[in-house]
Amino acid sequence: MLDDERCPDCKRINEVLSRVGDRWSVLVVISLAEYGTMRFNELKRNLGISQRMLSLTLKELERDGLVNRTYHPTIPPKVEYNLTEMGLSFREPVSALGFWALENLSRIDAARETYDEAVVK
Amino acid sequence: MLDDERCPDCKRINEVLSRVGDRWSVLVVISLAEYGTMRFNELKRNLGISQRMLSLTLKELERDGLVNRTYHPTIPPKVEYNLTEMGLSFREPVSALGFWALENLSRIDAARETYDEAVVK
DNA sequence: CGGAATCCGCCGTGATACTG
DNA sequence: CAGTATCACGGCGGATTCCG
Repeated sequence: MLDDERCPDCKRINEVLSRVGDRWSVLVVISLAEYGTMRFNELKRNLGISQRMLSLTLKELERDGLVNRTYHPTIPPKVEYNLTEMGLSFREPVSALGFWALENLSRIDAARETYDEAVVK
Repeated sequence: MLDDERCPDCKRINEVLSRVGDRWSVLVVISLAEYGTMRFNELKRNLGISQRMLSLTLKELERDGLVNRTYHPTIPPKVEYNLTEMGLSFREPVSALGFWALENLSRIDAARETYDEAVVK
C-alpha cells in the first residue's frame, strides 16, 4: 500500500528489508561467516534458536542463494551449511551495520535515559 | 535464550537488530535523510504507513536519539521531524545495505526460481 | 542427527473512531 | 493537523511429537 509516485524506491526497499531484516537470517549468516561450515545442531546450539525457526530460516537462505546445503547420507545423517559467494558478500553491509550499532549503543542508551526521564515528568 | 558462552556477541547483535531491524524505522530514517525536515502527515503519505505505526515509530526513533521532534503550537498544530547527527550517521550503513540489495535482487530472484523449480520436482 | 508436522500463545500491524 | 485509544486479525515463533 505504498505510494509509488512519491516514493518510487519504497517497494524495492521494503522487499530488501523483508529479506535481510529478519533477525534469525542475519544471525545465521554471521555465524556461518565466522565459523565457515557448520552442521544443523551446531548452528542451533550456537544461536539458541528453535529447530523450527532454524529449519525455516536455512531453507529461505538456501532458496535465496545465500547458503549452500550439503547432505551426507551417512548414519546418522550429517548436513553441513556454508555461505555462497553472495552470502559472503552480504556479510559486508551487515557487518557495517553491526559495527555502527556497537559504536552507538551507549549513545542510544543515554538518549533513552534522557527521554524517559523527561516523559515521566 | 542465547548461549553466551559459544556466541558472546549474540546478545548485542540481537539488541542491535531489534533496534535497527524494524521496517518502518528504517524507511522513516531514509525519508528524513532524503527530504530533510518533514511533517507528520507528509511522512504518512510518503510511506503509506498507518497513523498508529508512524506515531509509534517516530516516538521510538526520538527516544533513541535518532530523530528530532519540533512542535509548533499553532492552529492547526504543526510538528516537524528531522534527523539528529546520530540519525544521519546511521544512514550510511543502512544505505550500504540498500545498495547491496539493489545490486543482488536479480541474483536472488534467479536463485529462487532455480530452487522452486527443483523443489516442485 | 536433521528435519517435518501440529498446536497454540503472543504481539505487531491495520482499521476505525475519538480528541485538542 | 497530529496524534491517542480500542478492537480484531494474521503471522511469527516456541514447545512438542514423530519420522528416516
